[in-house]
Amino acid sequence: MREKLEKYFSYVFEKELLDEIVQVGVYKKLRENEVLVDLGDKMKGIPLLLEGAIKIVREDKKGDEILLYFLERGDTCASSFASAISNGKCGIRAIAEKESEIIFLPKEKLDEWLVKYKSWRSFVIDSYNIRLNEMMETIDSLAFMRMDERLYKYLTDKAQIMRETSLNTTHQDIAYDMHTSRVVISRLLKQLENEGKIKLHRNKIEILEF
Amino acid sequence: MREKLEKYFSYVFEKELLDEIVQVGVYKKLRENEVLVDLGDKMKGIPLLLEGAIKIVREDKKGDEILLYFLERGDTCASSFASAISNGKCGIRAIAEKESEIIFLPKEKLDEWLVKYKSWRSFVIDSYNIRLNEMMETIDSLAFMRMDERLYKYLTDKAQIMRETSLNTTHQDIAYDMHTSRVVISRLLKQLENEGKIKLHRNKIEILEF
DNA sequence: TAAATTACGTGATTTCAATCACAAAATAAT
DNA sequence: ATTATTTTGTGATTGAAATCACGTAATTTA
Repeated sequence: MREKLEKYFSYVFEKELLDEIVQVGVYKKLRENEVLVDLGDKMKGIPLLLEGAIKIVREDKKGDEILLYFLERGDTCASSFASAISNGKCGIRAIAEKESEIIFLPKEKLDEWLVKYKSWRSFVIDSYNIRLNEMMETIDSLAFMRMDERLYKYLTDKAQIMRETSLNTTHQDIAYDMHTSRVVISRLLKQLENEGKIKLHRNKIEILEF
Repeated sequence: MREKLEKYFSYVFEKELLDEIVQVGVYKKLRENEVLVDLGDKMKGIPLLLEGAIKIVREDKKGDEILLYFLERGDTCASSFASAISNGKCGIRAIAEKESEIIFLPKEKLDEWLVKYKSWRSFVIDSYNIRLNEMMETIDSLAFMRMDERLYKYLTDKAQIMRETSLNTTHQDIAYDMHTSRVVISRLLKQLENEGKIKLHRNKIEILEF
């Protein structure tokens, strides 16, 4: 745990803070598709992502869902932070897109560290900002882009997060993330293939052009 | 300034912090439609909203815009906070929807107060959370709702923020905020009027049902 | 290996919103 | 008061996406 922590956080956190994290943090391995946070959960702390990729999804009453953004190593879940500190509920669901490793930090320390460590304050503020910006990008996509553009952005973004040029996914899964129907996705994927940007296989999409 | 500050923030901030705010804060009155923050601005501090209503808008390269959310008294602009602390640019525009009063807090104090005042930490974290939740609501609207539902939500939300049951606005203005065309808005407004939810006048919309 | 399930392909139709085109009413400017 | 501008109303058309309805291919399961 210490190694991984050093690897991605030694330039982010002060030595003393790293020590504290090692002491109180709980290491956890997530298997693919494991649900880390679910709608309405009360958070007992927040996760630091050491390795892997986590999908953050919003769901409404009717069960419709839409992808908000992905987290990658070095990230934390800003929604959890608020929820943890205020004892409120979390309005999102977090699912591991692939096997991932996290350190779970207990909420009792979160406020204490804000006082003690400048690096922690920066990290928290930065995290919020990154997340606000991601949300704005999502809003941009929904408000300004056509479905084919959104789809291509989805594919390239996800490939980047997953650090792969091929995605193992079905058309239906993409449709869920983008809140549209499988038929629409299938057609647009075929169109992207005809444009030479991707190559389609069963359960797999190769991205040829970024 | 002290009075207004006490009125909305005496239960939020400690006495010592209120004193500091009075010392370093710069009071400013905004006239209707005044631009408080523009795209790409570097923030030298953050605004506390004492009175009035401020619209936060996102704009893309092509000049298309969409409303993100409204701020009301007691609120602050979370986007500015990050931008101020990190010296980064602000991706939004803030416009006074009506005459408003703010206190501008210089960025030098923001981090210092995080260490000194528990109430400041809570306020900042809460602000971020409220904003994240507002953004999620905006995403919900865009992803899950039809235009007529979005429009009705827009009208009732705005009426609430403005503390009026009538809105002084044109169909075109609404169209800009919702990133659609005037024709679409006119038709849907007429439809809402036929349903008895609103009453239309020139430059004015009465909301009959909340 | 046969049957069931899952994933993908594609035509046809419908719906919601965007766009075009124009007219009428209200208000502001000269 | 006449003209110009702004705001609103509405028919007709187009376009993107959603939905319906199948068919086929690849995999799994029995």
